[in-house]
Amino acid sequence: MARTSGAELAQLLLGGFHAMADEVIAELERRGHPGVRPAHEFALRAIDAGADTASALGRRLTVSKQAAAKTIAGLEQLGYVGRTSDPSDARLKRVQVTPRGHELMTVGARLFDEVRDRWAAQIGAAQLAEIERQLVALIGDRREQAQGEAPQRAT
Amino acid sequence: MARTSGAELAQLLLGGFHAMADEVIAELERRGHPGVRPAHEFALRAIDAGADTASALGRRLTVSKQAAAKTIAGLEQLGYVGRTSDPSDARLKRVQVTPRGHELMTVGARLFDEVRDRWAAQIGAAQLAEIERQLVALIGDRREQAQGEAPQRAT
DNA sequence: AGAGGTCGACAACCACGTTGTCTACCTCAC
DNA sequence: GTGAGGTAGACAACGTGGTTGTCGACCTCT
Repeated sequence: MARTSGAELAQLLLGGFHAMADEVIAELERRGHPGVRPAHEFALRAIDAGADTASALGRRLTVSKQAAAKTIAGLEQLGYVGRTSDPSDARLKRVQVTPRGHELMTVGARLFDEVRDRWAAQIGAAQLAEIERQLVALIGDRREQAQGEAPQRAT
Repeated sequence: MARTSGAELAQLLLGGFHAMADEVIAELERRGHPGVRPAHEFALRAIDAGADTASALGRRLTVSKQAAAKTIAGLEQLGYVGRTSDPSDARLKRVQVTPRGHELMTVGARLFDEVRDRWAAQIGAAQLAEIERQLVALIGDRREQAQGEAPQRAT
């Protein structure tokens, strides 16, 4: 069984993501955060980490600024972020995470960590940490590499 | 460094999938298979492995039969599968992978394997195999578990 | 013969992404 | 100063991969 082909590996990675995300979203719904999507979670973290404009968020998440703007619109509608114009640069709309947004981040992080902890219990904390280390080595650079590129192909 | 939180792990898994899929799709396009999407690849494999009706494919991929039917329609339009009525059960439309479909599977598998091989070279074959083993342990059962459930919630 | 389950189709909808285009605005070189 | 070029955000149209709900046709089993 030299199985686990490349295609299977891809499916495992995607399946792993879904396994975590589906559970967290379902639990968030139960805990007073209906309508939240994985993309919201990640975007909120990126915003809080400093990507506080649509363009910056797009670069951070390696998606177009339009996609980022849509996500922000969704977050705003759910009450997780607010937007105000930047006084020193009228082009910018700065995004701030609301208290409810911070609460979502806290709960969401804990739920993700819970799944991770269960996984650690299942295969061993060292093994899981090792997987993370290798994944970072494999694709951590992908993010930084994308950082310098233009997210928008044509203009 | 309590780094790599649960949320980060989720992002790593998703990022890993994208890293593989994006590259394979781009290369497939170059090699005479434009319009192919990751979902097509995986569906084609499942069909070839025996999930030769829309409902069966839906169960296999843990999506609704409607979603599976759409994917099959896409594959048919691209010339990768054909459909014929089952003579012994008039409800069924059996799906067959065409020669071109098999060619796509071959090329696609090789491309996925190439990415996997590069990864193996980068972090070590043993490490990668270990990651796969652990991922299977973690979520391999998820697939089987879903196998018994009704894919359709209400009817 | 009928009840109930399964199959595929169709429609409407949603989330998340894409391009392309537009206007407003900043910045910098001249 | 002014004009060129880059950047920010809005809007529209579209693609993809899912979802529910509903339907008629068709087994299957009692």
